[in-house]
Amino acid sequence: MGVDLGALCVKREAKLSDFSGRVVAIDAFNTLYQFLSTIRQPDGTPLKDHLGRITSHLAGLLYRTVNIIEAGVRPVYVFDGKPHPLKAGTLEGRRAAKEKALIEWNEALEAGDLERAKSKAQATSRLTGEMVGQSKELLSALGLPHIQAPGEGEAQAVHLVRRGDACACASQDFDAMLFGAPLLLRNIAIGGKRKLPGKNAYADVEPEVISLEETLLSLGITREQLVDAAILIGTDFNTGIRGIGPKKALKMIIGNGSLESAMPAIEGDEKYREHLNGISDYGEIRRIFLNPDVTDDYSLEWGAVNEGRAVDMLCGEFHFSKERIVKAVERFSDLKKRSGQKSLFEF
DNA sequence: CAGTATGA
DNA sequence: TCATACTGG
Repeated sequence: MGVDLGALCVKREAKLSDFSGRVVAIDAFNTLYQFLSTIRQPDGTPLKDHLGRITSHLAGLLYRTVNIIEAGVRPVYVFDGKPHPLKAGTLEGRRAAKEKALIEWNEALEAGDLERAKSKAQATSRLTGEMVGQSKELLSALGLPHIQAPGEGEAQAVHLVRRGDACACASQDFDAMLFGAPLLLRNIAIGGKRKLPGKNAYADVEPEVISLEETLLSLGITREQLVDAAILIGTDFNTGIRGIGPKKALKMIIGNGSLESAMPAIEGDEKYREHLNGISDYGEIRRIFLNPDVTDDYSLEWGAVNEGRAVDMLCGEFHFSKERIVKAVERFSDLKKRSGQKSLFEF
């Protein structure tokens, strides 16, 4: 998902509790996809209820959110709206990749290769409208706000930060930086360990904060130039130019000042000339990132936890273990008692 | 992913 | 007590 700007960013290790008392705008789709991808059995099967409905997203959302709350952070989940027409190619590409992964998942299962099966299964993850609705319902039961973005969720999350309603965005995608997020939180999981794509090796993955200002300063460019570089590399809205990665893109933008000034050099290069259609819409893509479709029509209200509603939904409707869910939901209530407040989130 | 059981 | 393995739905 998104552009990989990892190599260009100034990162700093962080703890979730560094953001204690602050509002963090979380990219809901990105988070839910993460859960759908990782919360699976060794053979790749996701968690399902008695009716065969996938529940991985709900399990992940509940436990992740409890941990965020326990760190004193006030989460607001921001959901994607309508995708921009230029994203159609990316979405079609993902759909095709999922179809292929589904076949390969079954092949791996037949071959008895569990590791490959799980990895292929993860690539089949689909977030449905029903799952989105269920996730919103769970958040409401937990007394947490969620916001519906008109377009890209990340753009709306950044908008919250720019209006002073949140202090940072949380997402695994780097797109938030292109939208202008001053601070981007990545890896806000509790575990800190993640399986490496290689094999049985585990690497520590600590939460990290990326500062847009420090990144731009270290690169010696403006955000507009970062967006231009991203367009060359390729974004969700364009394929970019084959053969140009972060390093060459940056060099071209720094050397020429802007994408249009770099065009003669690109058009004059045989290698790149045939891929010009990959950046043909660059004016519109700039607009998507620099002047995104966002709304001020939202409210951020943290209410009390409705234990009964959360338990009814997860245990009654989806057959989660009552013991586990009650314990998790009570962690919200315990926090309230300790802080002596009616609601943890009252100002 | 996160909780829980296990066992050194 | 802590790292590792397994389970959850």
